[in-house]
Amino acid sequence: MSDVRDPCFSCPHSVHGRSAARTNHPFIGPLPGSDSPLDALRRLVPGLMRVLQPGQSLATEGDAPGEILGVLSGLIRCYRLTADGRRHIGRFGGPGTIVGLGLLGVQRHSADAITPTRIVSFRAPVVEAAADSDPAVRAAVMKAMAEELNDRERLQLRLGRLAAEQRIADFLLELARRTPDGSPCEIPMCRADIADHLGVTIETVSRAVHRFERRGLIRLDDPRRFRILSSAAMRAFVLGGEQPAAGTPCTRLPAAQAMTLPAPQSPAAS
Amino acid sequence: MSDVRDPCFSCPHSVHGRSAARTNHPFIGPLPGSDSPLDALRRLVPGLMRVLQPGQSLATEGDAPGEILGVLSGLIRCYRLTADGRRHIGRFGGPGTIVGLGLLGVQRHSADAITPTRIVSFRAPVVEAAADSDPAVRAAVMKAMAEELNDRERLQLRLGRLAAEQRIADFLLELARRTPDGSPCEIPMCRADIADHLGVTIETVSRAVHRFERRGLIRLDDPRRFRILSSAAMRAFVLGGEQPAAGTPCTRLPAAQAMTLPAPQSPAAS
DNA sequence: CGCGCGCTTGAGTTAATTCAAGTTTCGTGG
DNA sequence: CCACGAAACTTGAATTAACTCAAGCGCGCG
Repeated sequence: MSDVRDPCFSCPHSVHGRSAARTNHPFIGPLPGSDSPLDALRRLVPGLMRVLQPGQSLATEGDAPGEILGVLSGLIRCYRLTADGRRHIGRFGGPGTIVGLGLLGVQRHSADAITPTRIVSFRAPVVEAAADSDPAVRAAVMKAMAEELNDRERLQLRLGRLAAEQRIADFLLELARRTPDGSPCEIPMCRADIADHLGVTIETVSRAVHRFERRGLIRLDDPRRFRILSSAAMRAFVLGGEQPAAGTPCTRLPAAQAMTLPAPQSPAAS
Repeated sequence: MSDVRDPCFSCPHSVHGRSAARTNHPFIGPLPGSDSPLDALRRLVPGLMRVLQPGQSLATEGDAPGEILGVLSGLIRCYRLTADGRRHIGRFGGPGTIVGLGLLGVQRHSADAITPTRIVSFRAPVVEAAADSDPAVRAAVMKAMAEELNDRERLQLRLGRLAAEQRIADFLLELARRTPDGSPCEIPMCRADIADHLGVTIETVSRAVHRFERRGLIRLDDPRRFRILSSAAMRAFVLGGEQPAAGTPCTRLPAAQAMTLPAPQSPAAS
């Protein structure tokens, strides 16, 4: 089914023509290795492969959800548009990401490719039928939904409780999830995509990144490549460890209960 | 199992001692009537009933997720705290809401009661086993997860793309989902809860609500009761139909594609 | 009766936006 | 091969939405 060889399972990113060189893979999507729900689905349910070029659409908001899509390689963005033309990118989807689960009647968002992307599509009724008869399919679907639920909750938290700069720091941490401190990590999407994902402007993204560099938190090799110098300091910053500054509203409770963001690391496989 | 009679399935709200009088039920939670996943679960899986007083805790972040909870009546809030004491209320849960589905290892958030609340708790392994053997349980669990996914996505969108005032307007619309224009609708939680849910301050909530009143969008009978005078105008406002003002960043595309928020109405049962 | 809590309102401050250049890179066509 | 133009990104200056701080009000409870 796949005549396109996988030089690298998780990402053939070649943003802008710059080859990914020796840059570490950016986050996006579930951690590979651990048998992902998408892998399971591919084994158990027949699907079709497709290759998309940057900008090509996978799904359109409002459509009847006929298919469930899995990202094999590359990167997509899932977004909504408002009447007045604003865009919100709900999430990015890298290898392993499944789109279209749990739809209630209509497609919740549009999606298109950012980089050249290979996807599998499963017909929704087929997946449903398979899930009904095969416990393994069921498990995969449940796990995928659970992961998305986790992700969504984290994203909601990020938008709801973090100031602009903190959101951006958190996002960089997420990008560099699998990249050790000091190693370069590629930023596979443009500033506008980041801005629309985090609910800020491109200028704010740019300024924040450069401010992080000046503060010694990161190093920016070029606009699309950075290194986290101290993920610990970065995390501390996200959690408000320092700046009592404004911009972050919300009730301040007695403080210092248990928590902290369960760290941008996805719960791996759980 | 239920020796506590249901005077009204959906809400015995009596915020602050003020009885709900003839106020319409505020949103919160799935629309009743349509057979809800929680109803199905109650029929199919044994569970325990409990009654909680305002402030009592249902779950604590970080705990092992041993049980799945369903709200029968009343109102809860699900939240996280940061190291520096800020709180984010991920969602409110009214009758029909299920908490604890799809957990991957740990409880994602704490939850406590806002009003006196009756809940059922199911042991997670029991639900899982039942889901494995009974297609009806399975369907209920899947549907509940799908609904939460939908909700989460809407909430994320609200936080990510809407300006403070619009978030508040959207929230009021959600509250008054089942209340016809011109009829009073109760606000079952305090300003601080609203603020922590929407990522703004209590002052901003208060000011926005009063500004809406001055603009003729709503009427505020008392701090905990309002009427939407024109939900159409309100919705237009949320979607940025008017104010091109600042505060709402994000790329402005050519504008006016298909969409608009699929309206704060939940997709009913789908 | 008075304290406390929840809510409102005003004034000043600030984070983040808008507007406006300016730079660099990359692709295209002469 | 170089020039030009577009796109992506950066940076500065002015503006503003939303925050913080600070009262002040009203109501319910002890």
